[in-house]
Amino acid sequence: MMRLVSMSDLLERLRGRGWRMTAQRRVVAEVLDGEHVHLTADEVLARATARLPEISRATVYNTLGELVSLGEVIEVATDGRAKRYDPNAHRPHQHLVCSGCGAVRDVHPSGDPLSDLPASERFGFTVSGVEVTYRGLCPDCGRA
Amino acid sequence: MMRLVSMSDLLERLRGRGWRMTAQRRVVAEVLDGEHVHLTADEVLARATARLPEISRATVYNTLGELVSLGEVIEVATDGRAKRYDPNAHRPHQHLVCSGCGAVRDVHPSGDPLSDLPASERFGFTVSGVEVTYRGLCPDCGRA
DNA sequence: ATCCTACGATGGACCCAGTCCAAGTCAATA
DNA sequence: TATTGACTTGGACTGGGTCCATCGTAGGAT
Repeated sequence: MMRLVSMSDLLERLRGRGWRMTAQRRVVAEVLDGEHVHLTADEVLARATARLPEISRATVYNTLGELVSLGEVIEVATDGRAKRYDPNAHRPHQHLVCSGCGAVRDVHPSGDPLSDLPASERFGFTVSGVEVTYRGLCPDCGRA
Repeated sequence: MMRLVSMSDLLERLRGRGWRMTAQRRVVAEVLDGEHVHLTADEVLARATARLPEISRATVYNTLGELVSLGEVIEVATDGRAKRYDPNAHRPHQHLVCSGCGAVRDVHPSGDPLSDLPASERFGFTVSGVEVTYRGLCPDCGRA
């Protein structure tokens, strides 16, 4: 399957937003873009270190945080475990998390949960978004 | 408003399940039942300490964990912050979390997200549940 | 009423994910 | 190519939570 949003596009967008392009940031962005799974910060660090041995943990966290707040990457909390980072931020989707090993898959449910929350159930909050997280056991963890 | 599920019911159920009833467990259960907000483990510890000064942090965590696995209390992960504990486990509901202060409200959206996930989107997982978490700013945090 | 014992409580060490900071480095402009 | 402020570094630190060896006690047995 062809990727609709390529790496070069991402770097392009970041440069356009005034990002100073450093070797570290490029490597982190490339690692995220190159993997189709949802990596933890430590896994990103490990893969980044393979390409750029002197990169630091703090920089990986900084860069991931920036990518998240720029809306280029989505943070997936997996309850007790380390957060995972999802580079597929441009197509709306939800997540299916394995309770056994923490693996994450993107899923595309029908329906719009935001419209399922009437004003009377918003209690004066300014509701800005909704996350739907399905829980279960992946095929590997399922065969106990 | 009258509580439909009272404290004595809870203690009753626990005893019925073979729980050894200790002063510590009683205090933790009472604290959860007495509050209508969603407390963190530390808040539970603080309130429990007020009634039983020598109670330990480990016991609070143990007891909360037991209540969760007995299905009497629901754990609400609030992304980076401490987990919160929701004693309202007997009526299905979802959560609205303030991105500013972490406060949690119970909400009751219409619709059933589980049925919105077709088999083709389950990837061989045994899907056991779904959480819907609305994000936004509460009235207090909203007025910047 | 008392004894027994397995289940529960204790608290302090420990762990992990993540953040902070002061000092050093370097990308992008002029 | 000189300048400078944004970026990186690594090591200390924090918060939330877990572990564990030891001590205490609820509740059945007698």
